[in-house]
Amino acid sequence: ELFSEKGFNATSVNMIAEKAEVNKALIYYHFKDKNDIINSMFENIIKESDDYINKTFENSSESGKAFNKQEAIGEEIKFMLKRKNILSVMMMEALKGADKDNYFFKCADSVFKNHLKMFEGNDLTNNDDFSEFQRQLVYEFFMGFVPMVTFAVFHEKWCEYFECDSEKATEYFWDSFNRTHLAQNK
Amino acid sequence: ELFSEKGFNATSVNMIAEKAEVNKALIYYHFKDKNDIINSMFENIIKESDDYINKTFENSSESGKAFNKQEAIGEEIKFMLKRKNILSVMMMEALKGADKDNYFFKCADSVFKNHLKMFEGNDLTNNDDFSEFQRQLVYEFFMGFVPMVTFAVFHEKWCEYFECDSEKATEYFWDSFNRTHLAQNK
DNA sequence: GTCTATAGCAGGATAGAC
DNA sequence: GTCTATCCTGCTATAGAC
Repeated sequence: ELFSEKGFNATSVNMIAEKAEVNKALIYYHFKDKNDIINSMFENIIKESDDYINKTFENSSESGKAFNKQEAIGEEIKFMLKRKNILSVMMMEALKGADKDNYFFKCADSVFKNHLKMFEGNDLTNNDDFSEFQRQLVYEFFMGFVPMVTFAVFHEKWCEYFECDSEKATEYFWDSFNRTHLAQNK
Repeated sequence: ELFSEKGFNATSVNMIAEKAEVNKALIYYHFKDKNDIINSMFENIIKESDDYINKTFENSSESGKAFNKQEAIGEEIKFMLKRKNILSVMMMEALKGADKDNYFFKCADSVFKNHLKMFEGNDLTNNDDFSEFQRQLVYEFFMGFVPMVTFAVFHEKWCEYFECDSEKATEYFWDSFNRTHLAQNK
């Protein structure tokens, strides 16, 4: 919460200790340094994201029903909205130059490689045509992953600024996302 | 450069003075405080962006030729790539909770209201159907402005991480953007 | 306008008792 | 595991000479 509210560098370990109602020294007992706190959170969401995708796959192949793209997109929006805080921190850090570990890209990588499988029914990582694969990557990242994440992280602030009802905005976004993606995958 | 490299809070006035090869006190002579530095930059890009849009309009109405959407999109990508540093700072600050002035939204507001005019030939701000207007806003922001800005700010890092040629990535992005937008506006 | 010097404070991190 | 107390560095910002 604090990192997403103020940014990583503007959040002091004192603030964290205060909010967590523990002593500052205790934080240094559990974490190596301030960076270790944020990195743990990143590792955590990567794992959650992987689990989520695997679960979605299993359910879909078990049920025998045809995979419902639109429903899956709705679920994904919910998933991201629930994790908006950590996602916004992830994005802030990725925007900086020194982000060695690049969790934002790492996360995108696992998510949209699975999208290609889910939505196309084939795995483009095995595609012979390398430039066609990269074209798909660009599309999936900037037209899929990025809008999804930005919607989650800006949702609240956006509705406030543009005076839009929260539920309605989500519906409009879901609708836009479906239309552009169905158009692409025709 | 420093703000986009390290983030606003991790950049000290000392660093700025050093990089600018002036004395720190001189910075406080020209700017009220550290915040004043970044706000000046934001005001500046808003102005540049307004000027750019007005210029594009004039040229298009003077030449008499039909407005070329695809060309305009290509120009806009270039415009943003040139300003990637300040745009990334703008995005970082907008992600924080306390961004009172919301330059990111302000900038988007002027840009995509003009998009609606350029690409649709009508001004939806006068639309009677308010929910249809908001649907368009959501679309223009999350599927237009956001991908465009994120492409500009992540372009370099993205190409490095996903091992993609810089020129090719730009071409793919331009292509994706056109396809989704033409699909939407059919 | 441009500099030197410094105040004043808050931050990250650790030592060591319990 | 959890705390108190403290070190030390580096930050924002200003005073005041030139």
